[in-house]
Amino acid sequence: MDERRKTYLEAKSRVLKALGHPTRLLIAEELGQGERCVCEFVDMAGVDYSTVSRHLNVLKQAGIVKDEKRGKQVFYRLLVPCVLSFMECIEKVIRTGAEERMKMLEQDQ
Amino acid sequence: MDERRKTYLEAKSRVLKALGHPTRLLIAEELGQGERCVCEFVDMAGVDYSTVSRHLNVLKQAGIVKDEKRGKQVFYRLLVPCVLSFMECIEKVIRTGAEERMKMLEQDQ
DNA sequence: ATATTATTTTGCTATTATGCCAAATATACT
DNA sequence: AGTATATTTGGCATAATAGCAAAATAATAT
Repeated sequence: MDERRKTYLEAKSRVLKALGHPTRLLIAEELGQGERCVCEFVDMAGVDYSTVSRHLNVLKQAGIVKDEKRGKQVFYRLLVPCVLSFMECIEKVIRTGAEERMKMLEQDQ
Repeated sequence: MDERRKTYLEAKSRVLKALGHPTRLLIAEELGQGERCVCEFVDMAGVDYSTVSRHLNVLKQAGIVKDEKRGKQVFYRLLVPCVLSFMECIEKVIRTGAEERMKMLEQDQ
């Protein structure tokens, strides 16, 4: 495998990995509705401010969100909303997986 | 946040997380071309058989791939090919991120 | 039966990720 | 200046991940 592809795979997987955490996915989904401040995620996710702040930084480093300070608060918004379009396919993965497990059970009888 | 959403976020993020590793993303992309045996990924990714096997298991547990033993070999294929459709958006994330960094540099001058 | 090939599993180690608490920072308010 | 509020950062403990090497399994070939 050439070096260029390797680098590119790393970049792409970094984006997917950033979304690969329940709290961060929740954040991304909420931002699909419009910008939010940090405190809103703290309430919603039920984790510490410090934890939310770190998750937001992961999303920011991955290039998925952007932050803007206004007054005392920091507002985040989705920089690339198309990431939410993954959900339909992911739901299919989950459904298909459930069906496969069902088939397995039937075979085992 | 209600329990149902939480469970669902966990399931969805598990799928994204499974794709969030360079080797596993490589595997998924290759499988987009058709089924492959384990040995092919070992060559391509340049990692140990045991390592590839584990990565394949992660993808399998996530419901993304399916394995089938034929003779001495095990062949894997994409169970839900739509995951490859994520790439276009991910490329946009990467491009947008690069542009943002560019803007930052210009501002700093 | 033994040997060979392909793959998975186990054991181990090093690295990374997650989450909390406490401390630091930044902004607005008095 | 001092206080209150919102957020980030540092420190630390614990858990999860990734990789290799060696052992275990499975199928085929001799």
